[in-house]
Amino acid sequence: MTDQQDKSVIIERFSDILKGKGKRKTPERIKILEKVLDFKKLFTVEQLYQVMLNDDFPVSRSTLYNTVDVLMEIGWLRKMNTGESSIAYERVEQTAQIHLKCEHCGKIKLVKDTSFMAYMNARKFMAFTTSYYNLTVYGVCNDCARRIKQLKRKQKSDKK
Amino acid sequence: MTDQQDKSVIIERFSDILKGKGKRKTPERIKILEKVLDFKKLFTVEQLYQVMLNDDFPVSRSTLYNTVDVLMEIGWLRKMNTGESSIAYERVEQTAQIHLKCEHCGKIKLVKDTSFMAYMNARKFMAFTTSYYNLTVYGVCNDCARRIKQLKRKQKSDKK
DNA sequence: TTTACTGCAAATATTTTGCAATATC
DNA sequence: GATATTGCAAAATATTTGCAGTAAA
Repeated sequence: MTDQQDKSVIIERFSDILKGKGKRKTPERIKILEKVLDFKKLFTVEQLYQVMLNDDFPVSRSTLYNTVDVLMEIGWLRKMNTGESSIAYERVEQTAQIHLKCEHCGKIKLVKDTSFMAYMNARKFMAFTTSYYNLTVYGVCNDCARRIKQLKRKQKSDKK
Repeated sequence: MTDQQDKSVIIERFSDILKGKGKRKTPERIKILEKVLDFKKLFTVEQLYQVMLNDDFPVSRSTLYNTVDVLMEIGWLRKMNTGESSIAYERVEQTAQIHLKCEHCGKIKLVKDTSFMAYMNARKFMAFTTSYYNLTVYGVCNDCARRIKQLKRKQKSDKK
């Protein structure tokens, strides 16, 4: 995913952007960014809070909300939709992917899909200028399908 | 949208389903369903609460959450994602449409799209069985685009 | 030195839960 | 009459806000 070298480049870029916006480069913001880069999928503020704790760098939730807002302002993060009661964030690079959400285990798998991207890039919508899009596909993942099948088989044999 | 005659058919069907599930047909549930049918787009429990109030049929939020759960259980509603802090629900019929969300005014417009449906119906995903999908397109609606343009023009002339 | 940022604590918003009274079946 | 449902009140969860102390520039 994002290796150490990439990270320092990204952090440098982040510092520049902060400076350009008259915002301050604080240890909290840098560390939070690093942790955000580690997430391979959607995450919530609460998850970020735990990750920071586990890395011996506790920050307040206010700071997390603040930094997440900054990252959204500069277009590095987006609010995404999960149907859960807490807001999920996602790195912009990941949003070009298709979200496969299993209705059974709730896990979301990201898949890259150039065919879909090509389809969407060619698409226009009436009276609307597209900046990006999100396709979430709901269904059942194979793991759960297998599990459900086994469960049913077991129930049958239990009846006997 | 859903006219009065359609509604009574739907309510009848709802009554049957409730009976079949050993659930009770209460005035609250029927009225809530009627209001849900009136929503042309996404709605939150809070909006539903207000609508019920305005129609002189106040119900508790508990009842709303309960009924919404029932409607989801029977597959008539789905949780949808808006990136706001409250959960939005949507009628299943509407989910086959594309959501155009304006990042400026936040309004979501639904558009029917048979070409996209055809594309998706033909699509398969590895290790995943699709049951439905949601495409949300983010961007700027023409109303806002116009407003932004005017604002910029105004700012320029103010500078002079 | 200036002032943006952090973190606390409190306010607000949203959702869930327990339970007594009630209404459906 | 049995019990599912309602609505209240309280708990749990999530997000926002105000402000004093702190630290970046």
